[in-house]
Amino acid sequence: MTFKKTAFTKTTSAGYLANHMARLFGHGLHRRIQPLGLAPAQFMTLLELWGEDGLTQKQLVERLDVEQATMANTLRRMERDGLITRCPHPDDGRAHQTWLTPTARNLREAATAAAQAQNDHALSDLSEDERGVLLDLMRRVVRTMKDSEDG
Amino acid sequence: MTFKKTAFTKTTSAGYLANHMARLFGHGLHRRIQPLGLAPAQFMTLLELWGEDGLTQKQLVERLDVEQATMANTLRRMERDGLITRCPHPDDGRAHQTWLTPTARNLREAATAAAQAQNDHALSDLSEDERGVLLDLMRRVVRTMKDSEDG
DNA sequence: GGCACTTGCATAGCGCGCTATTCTTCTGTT
DNA sequence: AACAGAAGAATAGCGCGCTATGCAAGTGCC
Repeated sequence: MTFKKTAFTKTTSAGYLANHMARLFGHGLHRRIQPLGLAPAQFMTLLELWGEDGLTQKQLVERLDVEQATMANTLRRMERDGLITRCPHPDDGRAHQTWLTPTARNLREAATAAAQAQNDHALSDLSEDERGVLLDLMRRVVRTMKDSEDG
Repeated sequence: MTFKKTAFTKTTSAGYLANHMARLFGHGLHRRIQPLGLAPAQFMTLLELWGEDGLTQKQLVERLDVEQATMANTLRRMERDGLITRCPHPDDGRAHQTWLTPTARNLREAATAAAQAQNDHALSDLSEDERGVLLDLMRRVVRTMKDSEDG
């Protein structure tokens, strides 16, 4: 006796839902931080630099888990927009240190508040417990995929 | 007496995790379907057309919840790659119907198997119950954000 | 019938992810 | 000291999101 395979449908596909959810998150965040002159990837990068200024591109790449070329382009836009300045690394002639401008430093509160508002809104239909569960499950899914990246 | 606000950190931000998870999903899917000559957005579009052929661009836009311009570009690439053909709609001179080529029709099994494999892998650390919970929570988050889009 | 409005689609331009390539600057081995 | 390989970064080129426009074909109202 054989079983009919469940059809592959977008509403039961974790990948499809993840993509859809991330697009909606991104769109909402974009709407909220655009008035501050920020784009989503710039905000993510600032999040690291607010925590520790003067990082190299390599360090940012590792912390945000994006490709080097992606970060290079994001940093170029951020430099263009007056959010960062870059200067040669004192110990390594190949590397550059990334420093926040006063403008970028001053955006911290408003930008994190905007991001928090977006998260709160998105999760507003979930109980406190459910939010914890969702974060935990997402972290585990991320870890699973990351662990298998090149192994 | 005041409470110290919990700092905004990427590991506790649903939006950040959603973005990271979606990127990993997308990358994994891309790797698996690239040998078939497909890109992720093309696969999503095919998923609809495999279910019902001859849809208009407008219908695809509604079903996949992307902007019209995004779909227009995706369809252009799919036509270029020989996955679809388009012909004028019989009842509406503005619209076009989107028809699968035999090539695209034949890709259904292999492509859905690849997507299923990616999902299974990503969720391999989760119990059956947990997978259900994750899907349910993601659907509710999606719904919350979608409901507030222009209200 | 004619004119305003709407609607389906295409295009331009941008952000941001990716791979692949190239350049420069270390670093380690001999 | 020299040279091979590794490592940091920039660039080209593409997929795929988005907004903003523009155009042609339907629709409705007078």
